[in-house]
Amino acid sequence: MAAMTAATRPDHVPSRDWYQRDAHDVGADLLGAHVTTRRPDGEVTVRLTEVEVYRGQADPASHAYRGPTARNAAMFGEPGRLYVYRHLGLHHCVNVVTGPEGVASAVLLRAGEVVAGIDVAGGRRRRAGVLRSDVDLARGPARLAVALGLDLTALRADLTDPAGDVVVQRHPAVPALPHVTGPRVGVSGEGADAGRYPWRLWLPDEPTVSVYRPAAPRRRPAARKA
DNA sequence: GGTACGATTGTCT
DNA sequence: GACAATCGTACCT
Repeated sequence: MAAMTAATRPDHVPSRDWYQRDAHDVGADLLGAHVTTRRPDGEVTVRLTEVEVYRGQADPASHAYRGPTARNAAMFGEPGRLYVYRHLGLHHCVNVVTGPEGVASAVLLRAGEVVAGIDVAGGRRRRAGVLRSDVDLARGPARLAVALGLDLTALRADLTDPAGDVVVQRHPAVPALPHVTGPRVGVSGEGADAGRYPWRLWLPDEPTVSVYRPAAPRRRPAARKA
């Protein structure tokens, strides 16, 4: 087992070209990879166990489906950087930008296992709410963001800089791990079609993989007074 | 200028 | 299993 202090190995940090591939390939290769964040309150490393692929303007479920906007601009930018957004005014979700610049594909980091900095991640999670167990530390995209200490300040963070605040590490010789695919979580409308968009990827038999939940039922419009 | 809604989570029943 | 929390963004008038 490596020392808990995540000493970055530059030769294990994928290059920008590595991210400039199809989002599905990058997503599959990210499973089992380590993400290390260096924040003022500490350093945390997570081993990714679950991701989702979003294909920009070709994907009805993607934020970029309707073209570039102020919010999703990072997705159209350089691959190998982070696209972070706030969801429901409550949570943050973290994506890795993939594909060539100008193509808004991305991989949503959904869940992982905290392998270093458990105390730091646990402290963040306790501050943010309830923490039931270590398995819950980074199970779910918003929880993962909290555990890693990522918010909008990490937007466009460069993952290819071994000395950066957010670094992805992956052994260059290891092929993609065996994984399972299925429908994406919480995606409604056309993009929820599991047959056409089985773009959730996870490692089998991992307790940190989030529970599948269909898209939240649409809130019934309040009855209007006649 | 107004409004509907969301790549989620935690709590309550 | 159902629902509230909570606010920025996108879309409509």
